[in-house]
Amino acid sequence: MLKPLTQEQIERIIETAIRHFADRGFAGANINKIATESGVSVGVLYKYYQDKTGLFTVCVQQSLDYLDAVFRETQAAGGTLMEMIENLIRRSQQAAREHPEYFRLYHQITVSGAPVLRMEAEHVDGSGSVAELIEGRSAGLYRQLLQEAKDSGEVRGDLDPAAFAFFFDNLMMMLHFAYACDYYQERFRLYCGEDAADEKKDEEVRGQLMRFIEGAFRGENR
Amino acid sequence: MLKPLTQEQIERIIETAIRHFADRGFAGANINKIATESGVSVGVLYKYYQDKTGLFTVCVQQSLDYLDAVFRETQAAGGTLMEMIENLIRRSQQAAREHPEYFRLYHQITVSGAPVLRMEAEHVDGSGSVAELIEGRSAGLYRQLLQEAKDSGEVRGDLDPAAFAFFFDNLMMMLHFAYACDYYQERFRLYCGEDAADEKKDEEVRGQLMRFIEGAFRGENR
Amino acid sequence: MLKPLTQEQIERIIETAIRHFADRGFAGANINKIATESGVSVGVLYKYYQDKTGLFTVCVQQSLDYLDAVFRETQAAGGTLMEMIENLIRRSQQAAREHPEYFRLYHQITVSGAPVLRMEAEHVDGSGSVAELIEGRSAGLYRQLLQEAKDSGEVRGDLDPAAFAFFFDNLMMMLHFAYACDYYQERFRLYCGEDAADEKKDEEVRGQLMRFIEGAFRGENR
Amino acid sequence: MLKPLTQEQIERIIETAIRHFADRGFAGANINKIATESGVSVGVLYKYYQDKTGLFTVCVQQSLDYLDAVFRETQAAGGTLMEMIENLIRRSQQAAREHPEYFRLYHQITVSGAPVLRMEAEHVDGSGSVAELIEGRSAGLYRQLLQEAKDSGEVRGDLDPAAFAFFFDNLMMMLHFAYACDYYQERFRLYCGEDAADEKKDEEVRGQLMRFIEGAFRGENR
DNA sequence: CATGAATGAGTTTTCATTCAT
DNA sequence: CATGAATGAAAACTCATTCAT
Repeated sequence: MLKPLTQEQIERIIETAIRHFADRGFAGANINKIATESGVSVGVLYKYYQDKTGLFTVCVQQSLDYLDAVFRETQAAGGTLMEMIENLIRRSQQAAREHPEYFRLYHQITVSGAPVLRMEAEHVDGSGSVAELIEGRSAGLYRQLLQEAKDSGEVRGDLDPAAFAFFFDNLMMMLHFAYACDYYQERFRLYCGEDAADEKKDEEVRGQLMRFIEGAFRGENR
Repeated sequence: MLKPLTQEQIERIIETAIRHFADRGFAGANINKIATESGVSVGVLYKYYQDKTGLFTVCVQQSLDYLDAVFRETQAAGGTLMEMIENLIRRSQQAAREHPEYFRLYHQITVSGAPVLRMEAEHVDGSGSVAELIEGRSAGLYRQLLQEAKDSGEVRGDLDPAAFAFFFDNLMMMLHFAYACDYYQERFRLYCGEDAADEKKDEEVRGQLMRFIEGAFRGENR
Repeated sequence: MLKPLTQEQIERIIETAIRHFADRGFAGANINKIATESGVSVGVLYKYYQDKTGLFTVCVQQSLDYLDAVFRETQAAGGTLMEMIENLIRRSQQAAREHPEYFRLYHQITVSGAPVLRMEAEHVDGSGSVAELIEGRSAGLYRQLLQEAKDSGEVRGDLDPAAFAFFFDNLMMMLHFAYACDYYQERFRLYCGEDAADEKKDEEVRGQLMRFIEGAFRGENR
Repeated sequence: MLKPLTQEQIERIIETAIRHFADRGFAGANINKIATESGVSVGVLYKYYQDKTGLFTVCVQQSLDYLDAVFRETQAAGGTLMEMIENLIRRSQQAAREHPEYFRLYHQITVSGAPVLRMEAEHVDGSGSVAELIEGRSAGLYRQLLQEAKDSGEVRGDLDPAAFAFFFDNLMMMLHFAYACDYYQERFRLYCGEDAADEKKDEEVRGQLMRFIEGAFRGENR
């Protein structure tokens, strides 16, 4: 009789693997340790995942799904551009605190030397670059929202929606890392004080970031 | 006796090592390959550098020195806050195009799993965290410049110099990566078009980023 | 799964390792050769033993266990002091001929430069020095037997049990080496003739040594 | 012009090398460190000594010369057998304390795995074994002295001069090691007390050993 | 089929010896 | 010739992957 892995076991494997990959990088992680710590044999790992890269890919996918869900929820909540942004920042702060490992793993794939991910595009509509798969949705949405806001006069008329979407996403990304990744957190504290990353300061940080973005988007000559 | 390594050879070793570490990360780089590709024996590497981490540290130091030099030159050029920023962006674009490997290596040390660097602090005046050693100077300077600009009314009165300095530096960092690191460059192109990272677009990108930052700093209610 | 190493294979590994360590010393032995000669892969050695020192320690322990067993059997056989000594000499001759590698390995640990053994003391009642772990039992016993013999008048009244126990054990140790270690055996032959170490001379050697020890213990003025 | 090594330099090399070989064994010693610590280049080491084994051989020779000198001086001092023995023990204690490295190095060559020494026999009169070269003189002398003592009735009539010479030399050897080699010294202390190897106890130890040997040699039925 | 022990290529590091200067 | 930097074979150890049970 087949005794496939239970959902729980799979979750445990992925959870463990994400932690290891996030903390040590692809090259630094150890398949055997992941198996042992997951409570399964290496054998099943190789039954379920082609190889180390395959497992890594699944981990990345799960992490990105989480990040994407946060993003979609925020998007679904709707509101004005600025409301959505504030919402996004708030959810990001929560999410990065709750599941730093997902953000750390995301950070790992931005590093040269990470294996070429074997991700299947949901919509094979582009160059197929990894970045496109991962960032495609938010890139499109941000650009669109900014275009609409520009058309409606909510934001300055001289902004380039593409560039501003990019700069905005950069700020979001760095915020994620500031809450989830060691080096960026140290840096965050260096700039903003030892307690910068503490939960009690979230609102203040959010407020400043909103002010920064709002200024950037509205400009001086609305 | 055998001729000691010429300055050129040493440079070649470091150059090769920087490239390998930048491209594959610390764990993924291979000392033997670095030696072979540098045209020296492994033994030499271990004569000149304590071990893999020692070589890595030297590479990082050289990269950071370069980044620091760019920063200092810009600082030395002086000008108003906005002039300095524009200058900084321009130099960053040039530098990242000229020596992407330095920026890539810098990116590698922000990753979990990188070895603990054996760096000597020039001014041992702080916690001694790696981030402090690397980012300390710019953090201090940005904050100070913003404070002065705030006092003189050049920027909005309701900004927190520390937070805004942090956001600003985040934008700078991401700009560096956008020009130097594969993943970030793909993402840059995704947001801003296939030719986004081309030299001929530098001015345009710089212009948009200046607009973004200027808006953020000046705000609506100067 | 693959069949774990059989008891036989493990014994073969240890046997091979003991031979290599005994013949070449710790630094001179080669883990890869031990693996090959044992008919297993290096990986196995590192699965079963932490590292080279760990394997060495196990080998030493097995050797000492054997030596200890010989000692205990003799002790268990009982008899007068002189009977026990004769017994001990006889068993030593047999044992050193049967398993010279154990005695050679014992000799290796007396050499400077041998690794610090990771031995667990059965009775952690002393300084914990390696010598104490290894020699503690016999030191105690010899001293006690001599004390009793002194009290009963079986040996001279002016002997120091501790010192005489030490001298006696020195003679035993050198006898072991004379039968097991190349250099000592050559020396033995040099002193006592080419056939000194041959089995047919065992009785004669034993007789002379008994006479030597008996004279030493009894002295002239019982 | 030739600039041969000065006598001083040679002495320094050998002294350093003896220390290294004595402490780490042949395999564990490092030629480059010996050169550096001696203040000469590796080049001259290889000019003066064929290879590592060659240097080791010279070190051994010098150590043995010292040991031999101690022995000869004692022999030259003359006296009765027992006087000579007491003298020998006393000198051994002094010598082992003054130059433990010579005794330690001597111990190293008794270990399997030491390289085959390239020693030149002064008198090529025997099998040419290393032991013979090293121990030949004392073996001969002890046997002869015992024979004479036996003939003169100074020692028991039923002793075999060869065997008794061997046992006696074993005691001497172990005494040397007890003062010079770590393991043997620990063992010495274990048997005879923490201060056993201290200078202030030398006389007492010597006394007991004399009593032991005298008893052994004289026996009960002179 | 799941297991997990074994495998062995690959990696870091050392060090005896060489040889260009 | 002396130098001592360079060499590179060799050794310890790791770990992704396989496969007998």
